[in-house]
Amino acid sequence: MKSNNKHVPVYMMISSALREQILNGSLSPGQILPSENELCSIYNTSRETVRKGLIKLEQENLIYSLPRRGYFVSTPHHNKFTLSLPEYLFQSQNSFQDIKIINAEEELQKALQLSPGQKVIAIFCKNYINNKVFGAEIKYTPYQKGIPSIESEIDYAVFQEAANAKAPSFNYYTQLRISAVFPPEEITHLLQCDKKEPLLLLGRLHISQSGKPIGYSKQYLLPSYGELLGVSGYIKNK
Amino acid sequence: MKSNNKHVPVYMMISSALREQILNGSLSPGQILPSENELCSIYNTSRETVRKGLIKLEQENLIYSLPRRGYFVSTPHHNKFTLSLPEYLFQSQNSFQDIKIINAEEELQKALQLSPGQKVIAIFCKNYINNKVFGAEIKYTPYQKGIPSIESEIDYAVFQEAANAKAPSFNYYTQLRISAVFPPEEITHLLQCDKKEPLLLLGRLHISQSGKPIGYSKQYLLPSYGELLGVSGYIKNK
DNA sequence: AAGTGGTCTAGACCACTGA
DNA sequence: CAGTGGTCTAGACCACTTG
Repeated sequence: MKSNNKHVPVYMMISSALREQILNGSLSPGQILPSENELCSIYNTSRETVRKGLIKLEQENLIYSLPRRGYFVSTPHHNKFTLSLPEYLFQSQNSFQDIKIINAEEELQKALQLSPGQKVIAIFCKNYINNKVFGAEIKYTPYQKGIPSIESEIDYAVFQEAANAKAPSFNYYTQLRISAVFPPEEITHLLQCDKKEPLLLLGRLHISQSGKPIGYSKQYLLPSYGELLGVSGYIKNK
Repeated sequence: MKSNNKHVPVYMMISSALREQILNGSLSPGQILPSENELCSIYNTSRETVRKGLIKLEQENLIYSLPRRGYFVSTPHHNKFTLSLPEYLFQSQNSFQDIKIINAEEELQKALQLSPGQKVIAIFCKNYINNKVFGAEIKYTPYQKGIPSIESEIDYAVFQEAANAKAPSFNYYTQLRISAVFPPEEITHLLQCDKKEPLLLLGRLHISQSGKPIGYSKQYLLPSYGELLGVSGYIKNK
């Protein structure tokens, strides 16, 4: 079976048809799908073409295969979300406020896997968007005497977003921790906000592919901006 | 080229080799990859096998293809996270506390796309894990006289997790909103917590594949439990 | 005109599962 | 032992981009 006039590939027709049945429930989670050979007959096409359609659904997490047994409808998980941090967190201007070399508290020591007594550079920034403050951030980097210079650290911290845009990299990934907190003293100063105001705290730990922690940051978001959005489950029309 | 003795498929060897180069930076974001035919020569294999390897990397968001131009290394995004809600949010016991039929405030009206004046059923639950309270939840469902009965609504609300496990479904997806708040009066009662304690608020809107809002819930998490974890970027060894 | 990726075919062998 | 999914091949045609 060649693709039809509308230029819809056969394997797309197969995956669409099966997807429709899964979404409307005529194929239920756990249920087995027709075998590859059966689908070959149904759609009058070759096995590789059928497989392409099935692999597509596999990538969408709608089905999974058990080798030599068959393909089965997945069980949806409604506890995994894709969280997109709002753009302003990345397009923001950062104004450098302060820099300190400090002893890391325990949490930080663990996160950055510091040797005992090793100090960290703490850089304090205010986050602006459209000349309005929406949060403050403290970035921590392990301190190693001389390298790199504090000046370059400041540059990096202040212009990190720009640097990211210029030299994006697969060298590291990021772990995120979200919690609700009262701002610590140093943050209320920066933000000129109430000590007793609930802020969203984003803790980000950057880890290189080799497993080495690169840096840690704590970002406090004011309530008016502090809302994060995510989605879970299958969404049509991707 | 047949697969080698260790039963590593050829297409896996191709994707692994390219992946390694992308992760260690010898292939940079934006850079073009060797063409399919060139890879055929390099690995002495057929085009479909090469394509399988490339498609694998495409699925990992490490590369993308521009038809009739070539394959290119992706630009990593460090603002999209995969957020896994902690298991206790799903394995928890819910104790039914109260049920009311109320007029929806504006936010709720919009979210559930209510007709003017339409009421909603509000169900109040306390969330336990190991006999300890970690949060409280209010579930809202549009109220339509008689159907379904309030009793079944209660059952559904209290045993929703169990119901999910028994009858999981691709029929709907969920939008999530995360913010930091002070608990409203009705929650401080339930949780016996301080009015001035920052809580994580998870707002969840369930939407059917047809686009119709099914239900909305607000879950307040106590600080000791209220931490959400996510990751972004490419992570080796998946 | 040569090269590219996208789609498709009709075979093949393998290791394993389940009746 | 028949059927399954996993891998692989050596072709083919297409629509399009690039030099």
